[in-house]
Parts: sequence; structure tokens; C-alpha cells
Amino acid sequence: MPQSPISISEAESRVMEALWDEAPLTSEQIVAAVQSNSDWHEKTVRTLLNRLLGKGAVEATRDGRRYLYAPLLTRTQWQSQESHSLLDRVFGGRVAPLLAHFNQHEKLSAKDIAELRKLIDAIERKER
Amino acid sequence: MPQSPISISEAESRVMEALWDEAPLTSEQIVAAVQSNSDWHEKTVRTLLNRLLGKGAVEATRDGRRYLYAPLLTRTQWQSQESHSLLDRVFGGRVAPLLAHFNQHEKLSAKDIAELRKLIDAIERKER
DNA sequence: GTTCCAAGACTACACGTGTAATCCAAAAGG
DNA sequence: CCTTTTGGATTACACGTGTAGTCTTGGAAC
Repeated sequence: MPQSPISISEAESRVMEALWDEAPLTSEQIVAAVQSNSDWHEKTVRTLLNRLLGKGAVEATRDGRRYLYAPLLTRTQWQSQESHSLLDRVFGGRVAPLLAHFNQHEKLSAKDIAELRKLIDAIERKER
Repeated sequence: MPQSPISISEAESRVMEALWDEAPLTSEQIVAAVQSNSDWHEKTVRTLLNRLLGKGAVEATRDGRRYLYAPLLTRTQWQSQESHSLLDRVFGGRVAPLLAHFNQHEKLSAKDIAELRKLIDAIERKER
């Protein structure tokens, strides 16, 4: 259990993504990875990385004169937090209304639907 | 089509909820409604209401010496915005991984599952 | 009419966040 | 050694947000 839920900002999550894809990384590698998907200044990325350190979302271990950074907050933990937050804030905490919303107001591709059916089937099989 | 997507904050959405439940309302009624679910100061609620006005998320029509407030941004629009944002930011824009996440990492109640199955069935019937 | 009051308008202020620039120390190069 | 480089630490600053307080103006009450 995380002692107290670590909350990260949108921009910070972009930096985490780099580390979730591969870790540990040097700050230089992180900067490069983030910049491949954005046009942020190197300084910006380093600032975000430091804030993540301060929040305890990543750890830094010395490696010679640099640090190697690795995520402490996992992608799954973060996805849970964000999903929960959306569900509670916007859909009264229930999953079905969320999906219903997507069905009625967003486009679900045929592929989406197929995937969802598979999932439900799998869930139900396990359930019984 | 909303001219440019209206973005509202978490606190502001609490005020919108009052208006989504019932509209039009006077500011006094809004304050009362919001305070039934929170302990915010009346001034706070009025500030949020004014910010929503400024953003074009609500409209105010004069009624004697007061205004009657009504939502312009609909609950459905807001739910779409928020859902989309979560999906794009956190799940690469696809619905199935979101549901898969809930399945693996959150608890889906039997009722959730039943509702989901019904939904998928309904969707598929329409689809073919 | 003058006074008082309430609804709304305007102002306040700290904190997080986006977005960097500057400062510093130790390694690397000469 | 002295200088340059470079990663990291510190500082900057505007904007949105949470959370109110103060100001103002047009009726309501005398």
C-alpha cells in the first residue's frame, strides 16, 4: 500500500511514461524519451523529474556522477487512481454508466465492442 | 457544437451538479444545494458560479432584482470531455484497456458485471 | 427622502502546475 | 592545475484554482 496516495500532474505523467516504458534511465535518456513525444525544453523535463523525486513517485540511485531513475509509483497504480477519480467525480462511482455513456455518446468501434465482449465473457466464465 | 471546449474545475463541477439536477435556480438555491453536500462558504459558491458564468458554462437571466441561472454546458458534454480526457491520457484512447483495468485491478461487483453484459448484448444486437 | 441590506461585482491570496533560466560543483579536457 | 562542460539544485514567474473577504448599488423599510 502506498503510504499516502501520490498524486502527479498531467505533465509529470508524461515523464513517468518514459520510465514506465523502460527503467532505470539516466536523466538524459528520460529527456530524450520525453522529447520524442513533445517539444519540451530539457530544463522543463528535468524540473518535472525533480518534482517527481520530491513526491516520491520515482527513486534515484547514484551511478558514478549521475543518477539512475526508476519509477516507484507504478503505471497500474496511477491508472487505478485516475480511473477511480473519474468514476467517483463524474459517474457516481459506477462502471456501467461509464460504459453506457461511451455507448450512447462516443463511438465504440467494432473492434472495441469485440474486445469488450471477449472481456465480459472471460469475466463471467471466471465468475461462475 | 460548443465553440471551444469549456473546461471546468473540480470545484466548479460541484456547482454545475446542482444546476444539472434542477434548473433554473437562483444563486441562493444553488448555494443551498451545494452546501447540502459540502461545507463551502456562501461566498465560495458564488465565486465559482461567477467563474462558470465567465466561462460560458452557465447563463444568467435577470428575474427582477436577481438572476436565474441555468447550465449551458450539459452534464453529458462534461462527462464526454472527462471520459475522453481520461482515456487519452491514461489508456491510450482505447476503451477495452480501461475495462480490462477495472477487471484486473478494481473490484467489479456481480451487479456491475450483469449490467455490463446487458449493455454489450444490447450494443451487439444493434450492431448487426 | 434617508438608511440599511442583500445580491452581485470586484479583490485577495496561497498553492500547484507549466515552463523554463540561473547557479553550482565535480568530472573531463587540455 | 586551470578551464570548460554538464548534470543536478535552486530560483522564477504567470496562470488556474480553492477559498474567501470587501465594495457597491439598487431596492426595501422606515
